[in-house]
Amino acid sequence: MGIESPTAYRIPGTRLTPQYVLADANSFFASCESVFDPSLAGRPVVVLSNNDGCVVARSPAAKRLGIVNGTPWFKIRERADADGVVARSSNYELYASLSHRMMHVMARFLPEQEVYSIDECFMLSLWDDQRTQAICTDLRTAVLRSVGIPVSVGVAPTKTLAKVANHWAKNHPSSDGVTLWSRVATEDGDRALASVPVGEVWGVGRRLTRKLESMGILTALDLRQADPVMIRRRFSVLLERTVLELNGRPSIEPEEDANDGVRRQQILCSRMFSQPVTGFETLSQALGVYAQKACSHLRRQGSLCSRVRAFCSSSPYTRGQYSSASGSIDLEDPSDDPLTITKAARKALAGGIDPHAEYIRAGVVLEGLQNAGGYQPLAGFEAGRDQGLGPVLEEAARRFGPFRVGIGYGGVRGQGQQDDDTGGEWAMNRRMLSPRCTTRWDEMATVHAI
DNA sequence: TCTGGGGTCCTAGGACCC
DNA sequence: TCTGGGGTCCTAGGACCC
Repeated sequence: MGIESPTAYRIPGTRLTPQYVLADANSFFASCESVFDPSLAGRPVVVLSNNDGCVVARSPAAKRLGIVNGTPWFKIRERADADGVVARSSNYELYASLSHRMMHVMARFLPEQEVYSIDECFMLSLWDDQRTQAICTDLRTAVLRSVGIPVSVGVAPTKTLAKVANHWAKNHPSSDGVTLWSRVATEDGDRALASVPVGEVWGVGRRLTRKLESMGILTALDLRQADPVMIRRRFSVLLERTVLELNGRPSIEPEEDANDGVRRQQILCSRMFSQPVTGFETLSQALGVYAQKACSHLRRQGSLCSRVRAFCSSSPYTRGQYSSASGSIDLEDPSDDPLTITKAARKALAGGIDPHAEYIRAGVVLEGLQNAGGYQPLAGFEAGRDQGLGPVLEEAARRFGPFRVGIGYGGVRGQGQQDDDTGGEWAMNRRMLSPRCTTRWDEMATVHAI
């Protein structure tokens, strides 16, 4: 491949404090769509949320057309069609698979990889700027060649500044996709931070932006110069840490066990319905499906849960009464049994809903998670854990595919392409789904040699 | 007709106890 | 019945992230 082996870099440099390296894919979902469909290269592509609701990712050409993330698809569809925009339903199975490959490649170049989200990871560089720059450039090339995804890299003494540097790399083509904050800061002094609106700083959302702006804090530079004690008092320790980070003092700990994303504190499965649902009967069908999805996550990470929460709500967008309900059930014994959890999810909402409300979304949350291996039931109380059903359902899913066997609607398979199309009238729409080239034999890409 | 899904952490406030 | 301070624990809600 012509790429220098990462091990060749393993020479200690002179830098004493390691720098954070943030590698982040450019327009990740849209880039994934083009990997197996070269005809999309250079074209405006948007990826839509579930139910083909709103835009969640845009290719560079789509951004140039002025399409904004979060825009409801139905509002811009006509215009987008006229502009030649290609729309795709989100294909999480494909994205997760490509993410995994991308992370694997990057981990060969730098140590201490912390996978922060599906499309970005932090790593550490222990070397001087020149060598760091070389490694990051090679990492970029390697990911592009072997996975087909373009990434941008930002390097800085703290995670928050690495985020800023990463933005810089994306917005300044002259950086060739890699920005070392030390170099930007040396050349432009405070000008670089002054050019970043405060709302673009990692950890500053819409609400905080408004409040900060009303205090005259408009840019990342203003925030860096703010008094951390005052910030803590008026806001929170989180924002205080952001101020310290902007000053080059690392204050954000790595997320525990972020590497595999295994030890979660809660597991949530929720969906919008394709059409409003009224009455507990139908709601309960959906809750059963979500409970089983959540349960299989739970089992995959080897945990038990001790509380099951269920919720539902009507649309906040339609006129009339907004209605929501939620309830939880404490399990007598921590469990990973799909039947127990499904029953609990239904019971949690039974009697708590408005029988006339038109619900548009529902979900199930598993809480109070603990390690299944470490759990010892009291002698004589083991009966609460039925070890029978969980493994059987898992084996059936492995052999025959998901959603062939399950409890209630969890075992019904509709006509749609996706596995979780249960055939319920509330099941979500994904009409523009691309093939899952890397995870399904029957959807593999076909290449024609001429 | 049509507005995502899955997480984390912090804080305020209430219940309860001494 | 009212009066107090100090502590812990829990939950709901709000804010943020991608």
